[in-house]
Amino acid sequence: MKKPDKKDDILQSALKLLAEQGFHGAPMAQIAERAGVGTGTIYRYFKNREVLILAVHQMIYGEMIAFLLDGFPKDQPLRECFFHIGHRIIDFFTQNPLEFQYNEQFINSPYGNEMRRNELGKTSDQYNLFQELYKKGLADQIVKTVPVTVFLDLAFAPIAWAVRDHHLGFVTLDKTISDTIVSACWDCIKL
Amino acid sequence: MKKPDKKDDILQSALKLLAEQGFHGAPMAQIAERAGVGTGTIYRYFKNREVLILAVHQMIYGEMIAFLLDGFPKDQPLRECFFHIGHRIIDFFTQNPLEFQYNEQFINSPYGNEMRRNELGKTSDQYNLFQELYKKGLADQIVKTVPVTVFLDLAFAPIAWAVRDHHLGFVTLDKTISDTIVSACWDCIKL
Amino acid sequence: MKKPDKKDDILQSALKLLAEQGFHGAPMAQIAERAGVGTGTIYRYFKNREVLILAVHQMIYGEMIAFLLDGFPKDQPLRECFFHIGHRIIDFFTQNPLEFQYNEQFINSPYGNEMRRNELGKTSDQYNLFQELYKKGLADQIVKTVPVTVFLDLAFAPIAWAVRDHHLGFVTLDKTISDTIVSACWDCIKL
Amino acid sequence: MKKPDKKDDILQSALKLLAEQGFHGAPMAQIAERAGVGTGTIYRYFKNREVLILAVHQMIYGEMIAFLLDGFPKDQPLRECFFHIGHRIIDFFTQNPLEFQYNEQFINSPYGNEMRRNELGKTSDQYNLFQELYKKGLADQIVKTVPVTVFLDLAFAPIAWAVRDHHLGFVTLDKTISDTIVSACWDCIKL
DNA sequence: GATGAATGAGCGTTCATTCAT
DNA sequence: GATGAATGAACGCTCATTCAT
Repeated sequence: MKKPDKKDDILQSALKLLAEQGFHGAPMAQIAERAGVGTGTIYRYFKNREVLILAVHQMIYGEMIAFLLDGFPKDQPLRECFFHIGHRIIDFFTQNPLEFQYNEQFINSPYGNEMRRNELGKTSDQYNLFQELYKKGLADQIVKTVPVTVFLDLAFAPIAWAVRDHHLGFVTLDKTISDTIVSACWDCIKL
Repeated sequence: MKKPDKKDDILQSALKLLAEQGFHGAPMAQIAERAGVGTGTIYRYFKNREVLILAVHQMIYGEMIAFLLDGFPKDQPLRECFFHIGHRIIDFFTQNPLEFQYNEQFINSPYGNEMRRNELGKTSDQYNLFQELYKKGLADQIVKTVPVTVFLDLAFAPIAWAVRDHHLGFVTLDKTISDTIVSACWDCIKL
Repeated sequence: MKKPDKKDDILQSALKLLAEQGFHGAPMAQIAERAGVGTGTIYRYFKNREVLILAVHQMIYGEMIAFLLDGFPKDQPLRECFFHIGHRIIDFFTQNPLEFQYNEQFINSPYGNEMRRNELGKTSDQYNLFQELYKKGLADQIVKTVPVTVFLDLAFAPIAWAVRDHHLGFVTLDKTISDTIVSACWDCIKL
Repeated sequence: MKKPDKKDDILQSALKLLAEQGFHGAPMAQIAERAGVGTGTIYRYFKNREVLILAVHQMIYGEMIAFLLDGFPKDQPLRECFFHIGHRIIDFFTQNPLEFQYNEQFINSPYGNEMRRNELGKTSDQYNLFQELYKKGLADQIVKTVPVTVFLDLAFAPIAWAVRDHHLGFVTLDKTISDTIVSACWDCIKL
């Protein structure tokens, strides 16, 4: 019983090569080769390059959300929840350099911008997690009163930047410094 | 009295097209056309595409630094200085969408990473401004004790993200909300 | 029953166009067109222009060696062997103008020089034929004592030049004149 | 009294750069620069690139003929004359590597072929020297009876090839080996 | 369904030549 | 006369996509 799962092979190959060589450095043929499939096969599963790139992003995002939710202190105070999320984000992207690199590129690509724009009104599942935090904070009157989007900027931008510095070798995000950063982000959003 | 100043025309054209279409989306020929010069002319002023891209960045950075320094409250307390910088960053990139988009892409490109790496040790004029803030803060013991790089992440990442949201139409950075954001960033770095 | 054999079509097209228009006169696109294939197809079979040029040379050289060895009077005296070779060279390049023109250019190109340099020490099949003649001549003490390379100059340079004159229309290499030339070359190398 | 002699500067620059970098490796701008003149200036003296290349060739050829005629044993027997010419050719091209390299390329270029074809009927001054030798030899019945063009092939091809081997480092043309070669060429043409 | 050979539009870059100064 | 900035056609090469098998 062969379970080729070619689609997944392709996604993994694309993740690795696009992360390592940049969105413009990995030809479809190379992605196919590393996935162990024919070039044309990619097009059975993904309409074109753009769709593949988006699919890889979705995959990463799904993994990340799952990782964030793992052990989520649902019924604890907001502060606990936020610290959990903050640390999990750091852990996830620290432990998964490919995913991090891919995401960095994605966010600042035309694909990323378009996607964000599309998501504007929607309430994607993923987004919900973060919105939840926000609503809870507002309700309990323990976070600053700002638009959600700004709330998320205050809460997670420093974390994202710090992870990037970590991968660039400018700093090492050990437990201590991670604590400081997440804690600072909390200062940033709390009233 | 036309003074063509082709070099500048090229820089402006490159800024616009690279910002709008991405670093990989604007062919040299198109940049030349929009600048009103022949394709080959670009290569009189810039050795190749990479050099042009770096030159546009330098131009933007120069403009930005000048803008940040304008009215800088040199002898005021750190808090004043930080608020000045924060607001001026928001103003600059809010008023100059092309510059903002260009910069976003640049920072997350191999060019940007390399440049940051080079600047870490050096004392480039631009970097000095930020390092100055950091040192002063440390000396006066009014900011958290973290590596410079992390200090900068805490101080400016939310601002950068907020500006991006502004350009994406997710929020409008008016005076009030800008105040809140810069103020939150201050909470983030202060002890 | 067409058997396209595109690789061979490309080699033939390259031979013709490069011979006629010079190594710098025939664009890849033109070579492709005449071969009846797309431009990119060339690069499936040959990594780049240089490799294609070398491959055409190899093809010619292979054909020539086969032609020279055909009917080679192996066990006859050196004189017979030399006359056979001399006449076959004239015949081959007289009957194959494209091959001749190509070879002329190749020998005097960086490619040709490099190749000769590489072959000097080695014992490539092709070179062996000529070295054999030389060694035999030395052993039997019937040729002048000179370095191999000079031996080959004395033996074949006039033949090569005469063939060139033939193609330029300065002379017609019929049987009689060919005899005279090969014979003169023999005078040139014999003791 | 400035004597710019720009034309000569350009010829020298072209000789050097075209010889060293190949006919396709030296842009007009570079030739101009090395000659110390403006790019456009070349076109005052030479209609276009092809004309310049031909002019350099003429210059070399003139120098060579002068060198060959220097000390020419006019009234000596043919053998003396031939040996003089043979050795002078070797000396000239051995001592003037740039001229040699240029000539090698020129002969095997479209320019060279075209030129030879044009000269076919004419009796250029240069050609006369060699024709003279030939006629004298025929008259005295001491050389083989072959067309002039073949006579020249027999007489000088090995010398030319040997000089090339010298520059390629395959052999060193000292007095002894030069004697052997010229002597062998004499064997080649003499009855 | 899976393949990979074939395609050709498109890119960055070069350089012979022109012409306004 | 001399200049060199400007040009744009042309090149070698890549790679997303297609389609016959």
